Amino acid sequence: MTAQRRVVAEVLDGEHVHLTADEVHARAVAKLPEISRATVYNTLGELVTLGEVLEVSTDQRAKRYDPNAHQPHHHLVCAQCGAIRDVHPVGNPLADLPDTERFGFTVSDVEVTYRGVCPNCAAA
Amino acid sequence: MTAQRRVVAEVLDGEHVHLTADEVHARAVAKLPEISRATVYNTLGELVTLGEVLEVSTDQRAKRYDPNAHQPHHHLVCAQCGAIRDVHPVGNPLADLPDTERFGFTVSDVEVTYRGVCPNCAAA
DNA sequence: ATCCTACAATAGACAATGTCTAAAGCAAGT
DNA sequence: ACTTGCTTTAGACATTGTCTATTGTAGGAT
Repeated sequence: MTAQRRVVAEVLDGEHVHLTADEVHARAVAKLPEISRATVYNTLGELVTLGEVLEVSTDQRAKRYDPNAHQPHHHLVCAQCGAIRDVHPVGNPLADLPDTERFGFTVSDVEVTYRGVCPNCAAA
Repeated sequence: MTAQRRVVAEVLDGEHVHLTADEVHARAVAKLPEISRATVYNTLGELVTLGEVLEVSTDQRAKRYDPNAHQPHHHLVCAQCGAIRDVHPVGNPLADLPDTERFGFTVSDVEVTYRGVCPNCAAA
């Protein structure tokens, strides 16, 4: 655990939003000006491997990082502004995939992304 | 409808797999050597706007294009090799998102991505 | 038939995001 | 203090996607 990694962890833990790697870097630089981009990418990768943070890819170009890794949840994305909310649908979509639709895969995970328009964008 | 657009449409229609833009370009060049990358991107964008083709973003870097736009379906992705299969789960996940979990969004669409390991990768 | 206009295609520059490498820094053990 | 090995750094590089200026082309007007 180095100063750099602590800063990255703090950034993610501090704001429970879904930041891009670049946004994480920008906030990390504010706390530790000499931190490099490569370190932020490396640390994010390690956190993902450790299961402390989730990678979320909506259809934007950049991946986003979700610090809420310990509670299963899905995402609701605004098609216009790209805002992301965590949501908790009922039911278990894994159970909705019949064996005949698994094609021999060992299915371990499911990711559900709802798309719509957020209240802000609807008002505008 | 120009020769270039026809070629792009043929490439997508010919193989019912999920190609990246670059793969589409490579196959289009094989049929029409002077086609440019920009034209492929433009045409893919138009096809998406027209609703003839779907954009699929798994967690890879590149978006993939799915010619099977007219039958609702979801995707099963191999975490190791990135292979994608179309699947048809039972049930309607849109109905599984209670009003209290919609946060004022107008939810119009849902995308389900199952992740696992395909038989090929499991054998290796 | 020729010209004009509008749209399409092209090549290549540019931008955004992510990955890799070589060098320097730093910490722990000897 | 020296060595060893891991971490960080800066920046080059790679990939994917977008934009722009130019050229090509098709169809109607003269």
